[in-house]
Amino acid sequence: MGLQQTLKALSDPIRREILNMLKSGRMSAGEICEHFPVTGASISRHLSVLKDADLVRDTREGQFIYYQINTSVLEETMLWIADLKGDNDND
Amino acid sequence: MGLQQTLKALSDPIRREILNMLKSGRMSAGEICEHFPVTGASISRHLSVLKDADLVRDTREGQFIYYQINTSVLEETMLWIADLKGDNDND
DNA sequence: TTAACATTTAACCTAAATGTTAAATATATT
DNA sequence: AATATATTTAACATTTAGGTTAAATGTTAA
Repeated sequence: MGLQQTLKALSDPIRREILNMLKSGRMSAGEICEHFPVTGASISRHLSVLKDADLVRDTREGQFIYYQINTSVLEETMLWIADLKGDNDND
Repeated sequence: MGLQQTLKALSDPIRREILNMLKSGRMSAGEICEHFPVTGASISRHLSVLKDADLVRDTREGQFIYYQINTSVLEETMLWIADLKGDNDND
């Protein structure tokens, strides 16, 4: 985990869109798939990249696996970028 | 340009380190190279990725080309991440 | 236990990213 | 003009990422 994994995970548009969708609440893998023109296997791998980066957490409930966003790791990224911008706290 | 290019550029550790170095002031391509165990050609391409993303600007001065950081494009990234985190302005 | 459904994993393919060396370009100097 | 220095670009090799299909796994329910 860490900045590298976070930024790598965020660098793909499908993964960003998944995170965006999860803002409104958790979704099952299948529901997530429906929103994209790629196979479920492909989305499943995207989800595992997000999971490895700890940007999402998953919970199995019966036959479904629900994903929810975890924003805590974004703190480190925000700090890194802020520092790059000059760390003036403002601006 | 845009979020995609910015995040892609930031997803490589060498490029992040270059940006980090440029925080303290501008450097020539050669000076930048000295800090990495890869060839100048490789660094040159990293610099062009950063330049395409508008994260750095370059100025030729005689035989040297100086690079300086440009943080303005990071604003969009910060906003995107903040929004993902819940957009509560605080926290 | 078998069938059906949800999801992941494996095997494979192609395209993109990164690194190398060698050639090209731009500037400075003699 | 010729040479030296700084940097980029081209050509190529290797690795990594992302997509596909097919097989495997986990769960539910008949």
